[in-house]
Amino acid sequence: MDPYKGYWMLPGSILRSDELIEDNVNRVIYDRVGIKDLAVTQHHLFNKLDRMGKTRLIAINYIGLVDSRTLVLKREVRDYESEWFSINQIPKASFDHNEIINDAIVELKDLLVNSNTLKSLYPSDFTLPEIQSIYEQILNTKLDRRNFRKKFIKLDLIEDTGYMNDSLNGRPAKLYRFKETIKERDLF
Amino acid sequence: MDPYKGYWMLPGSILRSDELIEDNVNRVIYDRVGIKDLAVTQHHLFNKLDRMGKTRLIAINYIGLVDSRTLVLKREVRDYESEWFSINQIPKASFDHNEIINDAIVELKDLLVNSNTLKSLYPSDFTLPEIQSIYEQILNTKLDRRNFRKKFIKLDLIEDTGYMNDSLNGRPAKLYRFKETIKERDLF
DNA sequence: ACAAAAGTGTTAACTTTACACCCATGT
DNA sequence: ACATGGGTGTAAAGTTAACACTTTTGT
Repeated sequence: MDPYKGYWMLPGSILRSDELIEDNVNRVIYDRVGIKDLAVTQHHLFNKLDRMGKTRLIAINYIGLVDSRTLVLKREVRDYESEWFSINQIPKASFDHNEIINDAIVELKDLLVNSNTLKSLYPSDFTLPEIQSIYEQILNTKLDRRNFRKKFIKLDLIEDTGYMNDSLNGRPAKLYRFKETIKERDLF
Repeated sequence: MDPYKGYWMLPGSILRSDELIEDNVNRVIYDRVGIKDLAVTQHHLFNKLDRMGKTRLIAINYIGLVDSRTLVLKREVRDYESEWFSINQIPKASFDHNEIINDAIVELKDLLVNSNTLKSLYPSDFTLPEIQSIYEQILNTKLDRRNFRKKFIKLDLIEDTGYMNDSLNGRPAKLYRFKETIKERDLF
């Protein structure tokens, strides 16, 4: 609608009174990328009185990870187009959605570093260079390969599978998997 | 009501459609301890369909810090009694309130260590032994005084006021205050 | 043999931990 | 002078940061 005509919006859907938020979120995800039961995490709630014009609408932010290279967006869903955007080039969005996205990016960085959220992207095997590349994209930095390996392995989230990947080019990489258990860090 | 008769409940109030959640929370706080505009932080939302019986009620957890030694609870508010409980001796509560409290305790520990949330408890001056004691109560551990000082000071949250407190007994302690600015830590 | 990408080790700086004695005040 | 609680330093262990060469594969 008017001041925001042509702007992008975050996907979302009004909650029904007999519906879990997680189910609502997964309905939206299914609409867009066709997968069911994505693991999502709850984040901040936005409740300013005028955030969506006259009608009071409270929004809550959920984050889930999907691989944009393997999942095809259904471009026309419920009369809206869909598109992937780089985390570092988010376009102007309607209502308070840029604020919500910025918050989500902060939360995503925190998830990356303080949880094993990447497990949902890699339920099976992965290589350390793959993980490092995701860290670099999300944190928007360049990391030293040797130090990244030492630090990430010491988090004790992953284990060696004993297998190697098929190198497309260059030396094949060791394959790791996420452990079941998450050891939590000391706070102070 | 019935399966929970006589159990304690968390304070809370139904949100009006023209009301900010922060205002709603502060209304409840004002009812109980008579202070206005306490800084509170938003935490998890609880949305199981049956969490309060048949009526769908979504709850959101807010945390604020007050000093139970200086604030007097209004014991009878809206027909309910109020009482302070030790963080380490929470009684049985109705509905999913124990789950909400457990979550709040985890979040509180995180706030303590990763934010300057104590600033709302100490808008003015405080001593390091006071802060250490709060850390020990909330984290439920004993900390070495020398190491605590070094570590806490290096967080760069506080500054020396140059003043001392009036020692009740023993040597007077230096007074510190929280800085305005919060420097954020590197993630990885 | 070369190109491409993965794997590895060392040193210096810094941080954390464990630990015990001295200092300032009131009585 | 003594009781009470606050302040401080040091050494060993562990962690982080900076840095370049070698290995494995495909062509």
